[in-house]
Amino acid sequence: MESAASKSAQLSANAAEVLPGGALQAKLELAAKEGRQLRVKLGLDPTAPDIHLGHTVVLTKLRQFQDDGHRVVLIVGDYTARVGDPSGRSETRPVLSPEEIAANAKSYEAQAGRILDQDPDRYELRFNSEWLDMPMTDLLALVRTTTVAQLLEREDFATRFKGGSPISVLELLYPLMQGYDSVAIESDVEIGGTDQTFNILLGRDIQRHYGMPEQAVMTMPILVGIDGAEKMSKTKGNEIAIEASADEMFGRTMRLPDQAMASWFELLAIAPPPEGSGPRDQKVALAKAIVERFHDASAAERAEAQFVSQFVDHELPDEIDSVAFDGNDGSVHLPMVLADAFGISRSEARRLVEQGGVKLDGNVVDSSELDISAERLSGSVVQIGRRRFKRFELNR
RNA sequence: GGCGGGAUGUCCGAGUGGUUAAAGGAGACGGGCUGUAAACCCGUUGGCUCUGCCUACGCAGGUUCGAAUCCUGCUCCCGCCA
Repeated sequence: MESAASKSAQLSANAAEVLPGGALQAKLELAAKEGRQLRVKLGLDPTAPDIHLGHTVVLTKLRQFQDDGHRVVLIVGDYTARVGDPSGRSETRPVLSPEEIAANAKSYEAQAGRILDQDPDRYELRFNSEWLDMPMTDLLALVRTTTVAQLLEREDFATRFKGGSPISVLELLYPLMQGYDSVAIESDVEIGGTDQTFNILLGRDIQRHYGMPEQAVMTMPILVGIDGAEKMSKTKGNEIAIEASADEMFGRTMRLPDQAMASWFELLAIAPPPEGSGPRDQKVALAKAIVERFHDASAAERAEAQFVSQFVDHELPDEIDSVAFDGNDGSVHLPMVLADAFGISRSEARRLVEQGGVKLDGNVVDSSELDISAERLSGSVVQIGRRRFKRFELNR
């Protein structure tokens, strides 16, 4: 059997930090000695309906622990989502309705299951409403563990406090709730993004106050979104959802700035291509590997072919959604049908035409052609910019 | 409870009675270049029945020929004092 030291090193390979130093190794040794699994915790707040590549960084790490025989405890933060994690935020989060949270929690559960080993011996799924919906007495006991000064040490709170931005007490409570999760499930190790460092460390203090051994902390670097700059998130629109189609995954990956490629290879644990290949080929390799992971190899091949045909050879995509339009008087006002079909305003549609950004069957629409005959539009493909297509069919 | 400061378009942020749909920046979008990358250049960025009209500067009223800009009340945020 491998030593705890080498296991620890392997598991820490692409992690940002393991705190305190040597804690993971100590946990592994203890588990080996006691002949038990480690309880490895990850909390996810269901604030959006889909899991994206950013989430998979930590989920993949959990999978590694499972593959070593440990038990992952995935906490769906249905209760904490009602508070909203203030980590890294410059303002208070909007609150989600219980219905949204419930729906998101359900899809998180299903999507996380695509990455984790579902063997009940290695996988435990918990909702934190189970223990966080506590009586006031218990809450007071929890709150007693932490001081305001401790909380204000956190950078985002400190910044907001100095800058005069509001910080609600609810938000101050968030790290305590997350810490209590660790108490409730008796975690040995908690994994999270580097933006979770404070919260996870506070979890140790809280565990100690409850007379429990303190968890080891492992943080993973944050995956940047396809803008190559900011943390991947749905709100910023720079995400790749794991449920996305093969073409979308491929295409969006190709838009990733070159300098972000290396971090994607590393954090997504994808073997980098051979030395000497050009940046474009590397990106293609990356895109194919991602599609392959969430679809399959043949889908990756098809996505690449589709990409080349559409963007290199400027062919129309294989599949174009059709939209019906009404043209009872024989002629249609283009901005109106474009607005309906593409979900933009008529003014915006008009501007796009004026800027030469709209093509009808491959020909740029001139701004003098705002009204065109229904017959001409019917059956035609309208393209806006480089990647928005719709086929128009006349309602008879 | 008292005193003072603040709330502007997707975001940040100018603007203190009249060419202000509102400077500037970011972001986004369209065009050029290209490897649908980055960088760079040009343009657009409230809505609409578009040489014009409507709606907009926290909310509700008021003064004025005319207000984001002045007055009153309200809501929320920040600070100091108690």
